[in-house]
Amino acid sequence: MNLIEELRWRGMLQDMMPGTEEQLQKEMTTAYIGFDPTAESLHIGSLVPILLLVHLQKAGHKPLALVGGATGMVGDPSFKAEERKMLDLDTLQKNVNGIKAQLERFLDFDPAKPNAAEMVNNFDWFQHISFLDFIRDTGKHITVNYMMAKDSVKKRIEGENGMSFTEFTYQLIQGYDFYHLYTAKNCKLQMGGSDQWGNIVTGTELVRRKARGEAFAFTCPLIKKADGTKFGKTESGTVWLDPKRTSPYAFYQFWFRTSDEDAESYIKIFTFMEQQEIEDLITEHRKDAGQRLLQKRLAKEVTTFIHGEESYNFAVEASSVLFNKDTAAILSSLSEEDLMDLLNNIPKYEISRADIEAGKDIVSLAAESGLLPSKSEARKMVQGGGVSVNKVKVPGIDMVVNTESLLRDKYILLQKGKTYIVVQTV
RNA sequence: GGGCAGGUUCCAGAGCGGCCAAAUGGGGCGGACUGUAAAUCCGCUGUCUACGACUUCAUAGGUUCGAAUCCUAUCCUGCCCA
Repeated sequence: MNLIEELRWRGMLQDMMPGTEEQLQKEMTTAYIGFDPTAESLHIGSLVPILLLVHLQKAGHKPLALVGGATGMVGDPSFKAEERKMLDLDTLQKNVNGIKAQLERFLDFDPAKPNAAEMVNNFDWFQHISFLDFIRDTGKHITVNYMMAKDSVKKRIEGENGMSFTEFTYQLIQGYDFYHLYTAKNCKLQMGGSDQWGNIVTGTELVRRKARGEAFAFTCPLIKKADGTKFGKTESGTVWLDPKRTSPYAFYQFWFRTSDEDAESYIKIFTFMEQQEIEDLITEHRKDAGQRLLQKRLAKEVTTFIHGEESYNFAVEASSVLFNKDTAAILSSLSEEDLMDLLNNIPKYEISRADIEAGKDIVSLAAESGLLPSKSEARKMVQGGGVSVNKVKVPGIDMVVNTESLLRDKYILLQKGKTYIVVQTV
């Protein structure tokens, strides 16, 4: 099975330029994907592009990961309703570095290999290009009519908020990247999410007109959930790849909670499992969906890929305790070490022991620990029966937490729905 | 620079002098049911020293017993014209 066939059955192929498959058959091809430095860490939205690069490298081709130090200064307007906030240069630089560090873990950069991955930053070539040079040498090749015809731009032009010249320029800047990589690194293929199609095509166009070369492209569909809501968000926000921002436990939980419908497509996209194995697993899962076979495996594969096996094991263990029916009993029987290990995955809040000894009302504790954003919310949530202490539902807002609630004489496990916070006395 | 439209709670979007912490929808969160799924149903969704008080409807002033609603100035946004 060649790369394109592989991606196709996995459901990772949306649009493809004619000749792309042939090009990939013909020779070792260098291909790139751009990553936006909007934050210091990548999140799971970037997972698909990363996986595309990994698949590409596995198939013997050479992946380039581009971090958009320059494009990040402009902001991609594609399908966005409003003008983007500008990042200051320091933040941008920090983000670029953070993203670089993460990407390095997923691709093989061993220079001994002919298809070693490489990292590039478009700021490196854009910083030397003057505005005049750019509009003269590059802008000449593309008409405004062409740029405006793009779906991604049309919406903004017809929309209410308009679009700045800066953002309008974006596709040309990104297009130039492709041209540059084509001439400098013989890069003939660009990949990306389907929202990037317009920008990517501008790039191939530039390669054709400016360098008289031939460039190819394909995109993968944007991941959606079956119910139409946004992929990659949880109640606590974005799911990041950085364990400091999203703990491996939370990461594992995110995948574990996938719906049956989504799990079938996700397991193809987000894991490297073989086709046969996946199909068998899906059949098996359908027989008894309550077993959550798919979700378990999906969570295992992805968590291991991103955070490693050890973190995965922790996550599983923590989950099995936290979601057990007898959690309350288990919690009080665990040794301090085991409890520590378990609680380590959960956000912590420290409080002085004296405060607990004096007795602390549940509403204040929930608010101060950050379980709920304010006392009002805490009050409402408790009244609605949404808060538990050590897995026992809080009966009312006048409940007082004191030393009797301490596990191992030291910890309290606060819970709101499926999120937990550990209160630790010091 | 000129003309027009507009800035309301996370978003969309009502309200146009008291009945407004502000309709409705979406989103979010929680509960029930289940399989830590989906669908469905229910509740919550400004803050607090909490049957009451306080701060909010771009900003600053003003009119009024009383303003998100009226007036004035300022700022911002979009559209059209130069």
